[in-house]
Amino acid sequence: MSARPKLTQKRRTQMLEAAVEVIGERGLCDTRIADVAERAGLSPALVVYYFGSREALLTEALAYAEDLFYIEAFRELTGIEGASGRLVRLIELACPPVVRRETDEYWTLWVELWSRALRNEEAARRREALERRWRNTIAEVVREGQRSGEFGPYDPERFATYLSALMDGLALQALFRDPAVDGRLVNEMCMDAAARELGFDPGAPGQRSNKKGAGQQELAAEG
Amino acid sequence: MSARPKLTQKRRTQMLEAAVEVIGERGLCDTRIADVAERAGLSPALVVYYFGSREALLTEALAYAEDLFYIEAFRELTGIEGASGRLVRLIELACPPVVRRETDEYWTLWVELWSRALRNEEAARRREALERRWRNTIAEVVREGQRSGEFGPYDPERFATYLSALMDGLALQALFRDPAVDGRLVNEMCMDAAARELGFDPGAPGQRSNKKGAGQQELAAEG
DNA sequence: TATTTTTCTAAATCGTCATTCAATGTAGCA
DNA sequence: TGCTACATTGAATGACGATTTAGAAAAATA
Repeated sequence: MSARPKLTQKRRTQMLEAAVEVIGERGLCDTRIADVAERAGLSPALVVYYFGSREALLTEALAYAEDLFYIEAFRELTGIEGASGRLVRLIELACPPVVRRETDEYWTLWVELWSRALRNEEAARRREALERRWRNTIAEVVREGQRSGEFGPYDPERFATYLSALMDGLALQALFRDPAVDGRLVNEMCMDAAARELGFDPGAPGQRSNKKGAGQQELAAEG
Repeated sequence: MSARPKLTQKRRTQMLEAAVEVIGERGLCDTRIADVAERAGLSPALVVYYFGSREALLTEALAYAEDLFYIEAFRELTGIEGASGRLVRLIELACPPVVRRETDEYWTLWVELWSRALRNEEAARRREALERRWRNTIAEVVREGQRSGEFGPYDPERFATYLSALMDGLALQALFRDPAVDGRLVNEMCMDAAARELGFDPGAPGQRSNKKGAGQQELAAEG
């Protein structure tokens, strides 16, 4: 009752990691059990032995990747002092100004999750849970910033919905390597939106606030 | 040389329409030739006869749906007088305040297109063309509104990128029937963002002149 | 060490499609 | 009317891939 659970765990992780890689490369529907097995250096039959079916494997792999991202993000954020800095970092994690392979991989998986959630009940549940968790994280940072006076008044839930959707839409464009939309622009737009709505100065992390009624100063930006 | 082309066209349209329906219901990867044939009331072999392969059929079906949406939207918009009204309508078309089956179907297809564009060169090209066309439409409305003095100064391209991404992200949430995000909220958020950035008064909905330095009056909205 | 349980795999199964084939019907036309 | 080309289909054909199966290996247990 000591070595077994560990082995089981090891195998599962091994396969889930392989699955996440393959899904990222080939997409959910073109991911075959044989691909995952090969990537993990094991036999296809063993994959079924551990996960029961292809569907279950895919579902678990998506969940695994979600947690990987969220846990890492959460850990990072709690290590940062000050709500402004935390918000800035949060935006950077989802929309980094320069291309990050890891971030692209996550976004690729979210797209797969979205398309699956349209028809798969289980995927829909997971997608919603992920979304809720993420929005809560944003809202919590906002509340904290409001308590500390860094941010102006604004409904935290509404802000979370707004920012989260904006990041989804913009990150998607960047993911496609749209010539008109690169990481820098995406990051900047998210920062601007957050700064404008919450009335804070994104400048260097930990800067002071902008309290009330910061309308739109810089209208025409970008070249 | 008169009846034949017409029949060919009729058959193709018949099949493309069937394909669009099936793709919306089952998703791209679960759409079988037999499904499309059945929906169209024809034999599977005939589908191949007209499209050559399943892949080609799916690609063309996606393109067909894109055009359907875009042409209809464009037609609608050109019939509207004034940039503000046109922009309001544009937002309504993509993010209607109440659920519209047709709109949901389009968004469902876009999600499929996104996930396909991640790996399929042809889909990637089409996705980008669609996106560019859509952003141009937005930018054009903005330019027009600026010429007429309805809108304040703001880089039209940048605004188009921003609004388009915001609509993508928000419409996606609404598509998932997220309990915290319904059509009304999505529509309102898009309108607010547009009104705020361009400094115009959307009129009909929540009367709020957002001109200059109007911070946030109604903090907690949503119901 | 012998026995039992768990892990692992190679080699069948078994279905499910896309695609192809062979044949039949049909419309335009000489 | 008979001819030709296109339209249409039912019935193969063939792959491909998820599970299953039958046992071998390895580990735990006694």
